[in-house]
Amino acid sequence: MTTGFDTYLRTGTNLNDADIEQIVLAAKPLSLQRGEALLQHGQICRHKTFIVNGLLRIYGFGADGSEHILYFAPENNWAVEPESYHQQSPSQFTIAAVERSEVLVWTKPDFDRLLQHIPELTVLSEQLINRSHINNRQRLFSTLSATAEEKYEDFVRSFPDLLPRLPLHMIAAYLGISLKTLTRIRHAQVRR
Amino acid sequence: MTTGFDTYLRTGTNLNDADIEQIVLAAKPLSLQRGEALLQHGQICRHKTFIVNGLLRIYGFGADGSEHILYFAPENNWAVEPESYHQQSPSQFTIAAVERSEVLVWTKPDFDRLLQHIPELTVLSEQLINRSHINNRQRLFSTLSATAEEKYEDFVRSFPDLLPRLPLHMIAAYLGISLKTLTRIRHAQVRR
DNA sequence: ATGAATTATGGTCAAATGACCATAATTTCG
DNA sequence: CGAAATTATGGTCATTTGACCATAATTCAT
Repeated sequence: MTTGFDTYLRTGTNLNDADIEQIVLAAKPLSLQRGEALLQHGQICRHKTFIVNGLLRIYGFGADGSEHILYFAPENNWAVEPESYHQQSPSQFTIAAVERSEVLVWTKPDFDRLLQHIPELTVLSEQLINRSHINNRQRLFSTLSATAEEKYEDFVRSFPDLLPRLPLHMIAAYLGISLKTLTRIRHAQVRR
Repeated sequence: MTTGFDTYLRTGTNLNDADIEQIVLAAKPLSLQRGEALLQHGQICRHKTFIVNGLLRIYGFGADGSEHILYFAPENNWAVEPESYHQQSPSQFTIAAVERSEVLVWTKPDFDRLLQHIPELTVLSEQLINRSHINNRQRLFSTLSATAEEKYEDFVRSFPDLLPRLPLHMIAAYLGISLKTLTRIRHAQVRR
């Protein structure tokens, strides 16, 4: 059941079995239907989430109502809205399932308690935020500097596994280009 | 001399005077001419930097050689290239002075030593990375969702103090638009 | 103060992109 | 399986944006 999470912790951290058991016990498993939201924009992000299987996305709405995707979180990843979670303030972004997904959630109080009892979990948390920070910088730079075509090629290179799981309009919303442009790029590439 | 840094620490943290003295003693002051680089792209980021006064920028080069700016660091801010600093790997980005600047630098070993001795400094570091993370997400979302004009207006609203200190081509390089587009936007706004 | 460098603006044209619409293909789920 | 929804593609046209160039204004450093 939570097997994926167990092995994630066992292989990716220095947590011992007792710690892992504690962490797992504090989690609540949850199933999400395709399209179902875990966090609605405007709500407060009260949980930390681990995706056991499936695929979530974090997205927000532009001034004109259009969707723009900050992040795809597939299995064996975490999903939170950091600002909302950290400050317990209304979230600007929505977290929802792209595919039917199985996740584990911890309430913030529960997770904070775990962090106090298990120093190694703090180490993991910091690793995660560091990685996320570095990834965001890379992404920001790519968004600033690359052409639409380069962005798409980067995406394909970086997330070959996600490609067949995502509708093109979501990839476009992630890259910051229109669906039309994305279709054009793919068309041009086929002809080469 | 390092007064700006002292008051930054005293008013922004819970560090006590002894700690502050230790931190200041480990720092090396440095002057940078306009345009002078603190870290060249390709080099390893070996220092943590605090800007006492002046203004730095962190930028990288696109595939075509064009410059794109990730971040402006004015006085009372920190500047590092996180990935390069953390892993001591070659930096993709350059840190250079926009204005003549006075900075304080700590070598990584020295700063790590301070972190071990002064828990409160770790608290500060985590705050900084959290803030930076949240800012980057916001920026990314704005870059994805906003029009060129909205981006410029956001910038003006967010950094009114930086506006008169930056040449327009740098603001354009920060916003991810061409200088021409930025000029057009400003022209249109004047006429309203 | 002054010459050199940088910066800001504008014109013109081509290219890239998006909005809107229609349609076909595919997928989803009861 | 079959109907409904979603997804992918393409056409057309208007708009935005960028590249390239010239010029004026401003700022910089000695």
